[in-house]
Amino acid sequence: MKPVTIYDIAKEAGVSVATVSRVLNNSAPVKHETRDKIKDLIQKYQFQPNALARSLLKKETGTIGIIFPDITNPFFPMLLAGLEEEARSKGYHFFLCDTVSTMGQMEDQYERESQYISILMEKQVDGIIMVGGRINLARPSKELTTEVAETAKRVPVLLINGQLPGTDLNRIYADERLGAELATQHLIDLGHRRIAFAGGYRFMSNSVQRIQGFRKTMERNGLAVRPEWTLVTGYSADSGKEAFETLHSMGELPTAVFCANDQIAIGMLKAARKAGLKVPEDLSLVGFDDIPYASYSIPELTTVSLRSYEVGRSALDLLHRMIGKEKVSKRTVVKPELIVRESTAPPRC
Amino acid sequence: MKPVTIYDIAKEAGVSVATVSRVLNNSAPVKHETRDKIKDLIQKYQFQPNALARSLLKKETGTIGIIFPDITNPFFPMLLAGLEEEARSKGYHFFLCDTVSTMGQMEDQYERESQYISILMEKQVDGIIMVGGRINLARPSKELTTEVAETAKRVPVLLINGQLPGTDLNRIYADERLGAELATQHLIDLGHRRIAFAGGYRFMSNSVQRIQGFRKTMERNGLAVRPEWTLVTGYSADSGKEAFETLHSMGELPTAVFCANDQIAIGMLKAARKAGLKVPEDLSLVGFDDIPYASYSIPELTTVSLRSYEVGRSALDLLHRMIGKEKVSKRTVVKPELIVRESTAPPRC
DNA sequence: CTGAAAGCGCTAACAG
DNA sequence: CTGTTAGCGCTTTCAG
Repeated sequence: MKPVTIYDIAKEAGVSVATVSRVLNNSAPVKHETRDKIKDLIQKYQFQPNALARSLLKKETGTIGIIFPDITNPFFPMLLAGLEEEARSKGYHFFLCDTVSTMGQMEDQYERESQYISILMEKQVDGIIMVGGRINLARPSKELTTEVAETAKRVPVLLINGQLPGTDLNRIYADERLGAELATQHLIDLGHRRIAFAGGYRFMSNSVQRIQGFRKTMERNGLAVRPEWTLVTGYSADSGKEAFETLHSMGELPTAVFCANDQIAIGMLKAARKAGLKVPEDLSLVGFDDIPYASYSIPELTTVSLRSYEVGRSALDLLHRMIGKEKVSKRTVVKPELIVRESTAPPRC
Repeated sequence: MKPVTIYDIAKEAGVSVATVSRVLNNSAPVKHETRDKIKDLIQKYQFQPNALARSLLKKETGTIGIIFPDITNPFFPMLLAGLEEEARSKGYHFFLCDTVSTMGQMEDQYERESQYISILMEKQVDGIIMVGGRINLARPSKELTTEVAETAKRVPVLLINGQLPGTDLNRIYADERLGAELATQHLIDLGHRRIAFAGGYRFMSNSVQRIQGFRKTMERNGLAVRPEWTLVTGYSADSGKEAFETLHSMGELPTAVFCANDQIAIGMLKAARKAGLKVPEDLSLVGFDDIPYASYSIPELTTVSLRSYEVGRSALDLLHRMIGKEKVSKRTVVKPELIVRESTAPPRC
């Protein structure tokens, strides 16, 4: 019952382990006859070479680690799918490291990122990809930053859609500010002038960028950004509902809301509906991220795609080249895309 | 720049590698003084032991492989979250093996499952979890079955929500037939008599079970199952739309439809809306799986939860015990739960 | 409490 | 074309 090794094969074939290794890896010519015999034995015993031994020697595992917050957040599956697709074609495999747990405090999350970084190093991954978590903090602590910078000296590290100020880590990201501009301009072009912003967190840099893009576009068009219409309430559907209620309770409603992500837009859509408003006739809504549900909802959500699938593919390609010690540009930026669907229309009045 | 090893630490501490190993693993008493010195050195060099070397020796990696179809399918994130949660508490890490690619043919998928099985074996995982794919086939080929049965002799294998006829592989699964019965009975209890079934595939065993549960419940209530109202069209939102159109084109509509999953229900909801029907007033819809979108939609979907999160947690616990050579029951079944929301109501007439 | 030494399974020179 | 051999970095007896 003991697993068969290269030695067992070698002995039974009457050759040395070197020869078996050679046929395994096709690393040197082997006489046809012996090669066939060895292949038969491999088949017979269903021999699988031990990748640990191999990697120990070769100092490469064909494995990369992905550290990210939460598989349950609909933003990630597309990104992962892109990574997977490209990883497959290049022969890499993944350690998935999900840092958010059911009862997650934020601190736990960063703590867990640290643990995973360390575990991935022990497991000798060829590279590490990080997305979300500390790299989305507007002002990450020194320790959080240093830790990543230090690991990046030992193994290629790539940040997706985030950054660590004061470091020159490789990164690939969607231009969130541009995305916000696109969304806001779309609303303005439709004729909206009273536009609110909803969602996000002030302590997250991507939220900040979305707000900035919104603000900048409003100002460029000579429109006022009302502070009471800038509702930084979080990223969940519930927070979208909340935001709507706040808006609603203030008497005068905007004619359009730019939501910091699709879940918020969905929450807002439901709340607006409940309050007797029609979307888009009474209220235009644009989301952000283009999660799959955006096209399932009624009406379908106008939103901004960060093109996560492509970002995923490019990210893996970049990391692969970093692993191969190629020179790659430190920053790769991906242009987001406005997806106009049914939740936006000209204002009524 | 070469990574520091246990030898480097040992030399600088003036002790043998054995001692360093002992403090690393707390595997034997070490004099306080030397222990401290070693710990300092570890800190100083940020030494990380090489898990490959360790695993090579110990014959365990703390790693388990998950083979599943498609991260992009909203059914899986919850399952994975449950697996993750439990894995974390037990110190396991995951190899994620996604078998569906963008342009996937079914055959490619099974082929890829085979590849992954083999790779996971080489990487010396402590156990393998399979979900979806070949284990959902109503009639899997002999080769597909044998391959899994053979690997199960070498490493613990657990099947989630699936099976391989003719084997006694360990499995954990939700009782899909019961789930279908719950859904159908709910509709009947509401007063519906003209009920259709939509979605699924005849070649997938879980579809078949859902259909059977539906059929059985209809018959038990003395209701007719009309063949032309049993639309086995697939699992996508588009197929739900299609199914509705077929139904609609036939003149007489059912008052309720049991959809084989939530995406179908969503597609049908959209199509019904477009045709001027109100859900649930004109048409009641019940979905299956309780994916996150189910509670985002308007109206919120009545559906059946397979409790994937809990299934995930239990699955990992089971596998853990299998790895520890404990006796576990071959089959664990989880009771699904009917989630009544807004998409079902008594029929109008 | 500590060190020496024997591997875990495989690859890669280096000789032949 | 093939065999010998020296490790990869770590754990674990077995002696002290």
